[in-house]
Amino acid sequence: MTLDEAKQHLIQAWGTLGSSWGVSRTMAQVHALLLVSPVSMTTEDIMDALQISRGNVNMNVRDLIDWGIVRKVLKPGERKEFFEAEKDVWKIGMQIAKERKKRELEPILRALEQISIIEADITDPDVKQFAETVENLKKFASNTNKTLESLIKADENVFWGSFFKLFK
Amino acid sequence: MTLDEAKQHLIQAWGTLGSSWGVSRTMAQVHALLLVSPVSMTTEDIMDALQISRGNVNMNVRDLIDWGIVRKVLKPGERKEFFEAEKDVWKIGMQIAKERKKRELEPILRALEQISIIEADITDPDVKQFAETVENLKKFASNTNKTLESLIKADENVFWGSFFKLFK
DNA sequence: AAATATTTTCAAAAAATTTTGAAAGTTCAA
DNA sequence: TTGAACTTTCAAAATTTTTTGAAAATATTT
Repeated sequence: MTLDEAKQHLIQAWGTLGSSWGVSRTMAQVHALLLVSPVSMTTEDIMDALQISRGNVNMNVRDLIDWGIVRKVLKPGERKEFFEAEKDVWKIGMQIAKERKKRELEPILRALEQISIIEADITDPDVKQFAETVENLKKFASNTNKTLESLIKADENVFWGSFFKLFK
Repeated sequence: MTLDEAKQHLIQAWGTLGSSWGVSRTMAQVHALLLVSPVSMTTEDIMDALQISRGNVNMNVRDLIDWGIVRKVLKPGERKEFFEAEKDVWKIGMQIAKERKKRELEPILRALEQISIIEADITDPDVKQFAETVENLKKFASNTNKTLESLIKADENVFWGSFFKLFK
């Protein structure tokens, strides 16, 4: 397997797997491409490498920048914009955890907070059971949220190092 | 807010949020409906409640059963099949973690294992950097996998209890 | 075995998402 | 200010995913 073949392999695999995590195939591929590229790339480089349109590259790169795992790089003397991916895998993982927390977990918490039934019905066993279910969902979401928060805040090396030691 | 309104609220919210986790809107709604139903429901009950077709209910309920968070219940004297959701939120969380590990993390590990470049090129700095990236991805995926495995295996109450105490 | 009830399948339709590419917008050097 | 280089936008097209509903399969009763 040559270097290019190996890269192609990884890009394809990332694309396929990306879709099972709620990320679009192309966005995952653009990310993988930048991740394995030793140099930063222009929009045209990405268009050529993945055979996709300019608009598509622009949109997906912007999303990746929003996720905080790709950066815009300006080279002195160059008009074009270059892009490069964060190469530290731990940082990528942290960043994704952070964004998923914000985009997925927090909306759930907000939705759960909004559900409140009038107190008068509290004797109805069905109401009681429903209230309990909502309460348990809240607790679970809130715990998960807190745990992620701690993970993100904690110093990566120290924290993850000791965290994983527990389970090896 | 009446009980039914509150339930409707939760079902809708679950559906919306479900799509941001890679779960289809309808599957999330069927799950929420069964989760807040104090009694088990038939295919027709679900069709009526969510205004969706028979085939759709059948398919989504089967998926939920595959995920291990909904059960088929047979009532003596009844020809129809009834369905009920696992009500223990912690168990649901564990089950989802287990399935996501199997469906998402393990394929990534397998894909990464398959990437291997010939040793001869090892002096090329580009090859070296690529190999390192793949290696780091492997380590990260493998650590995450091990952690989830421990979480799933560990006795829920004991483990989660002490786990979350650390971060409250 | 036939009639009836229920579940499952799956091709076609509908809906949602992604992609394209050309036009509009922006930036910057001359 | 103009024009060239480059980026962004967005309506239409392509693709993918989801849903429908009727037919086929299966199970149960008479």
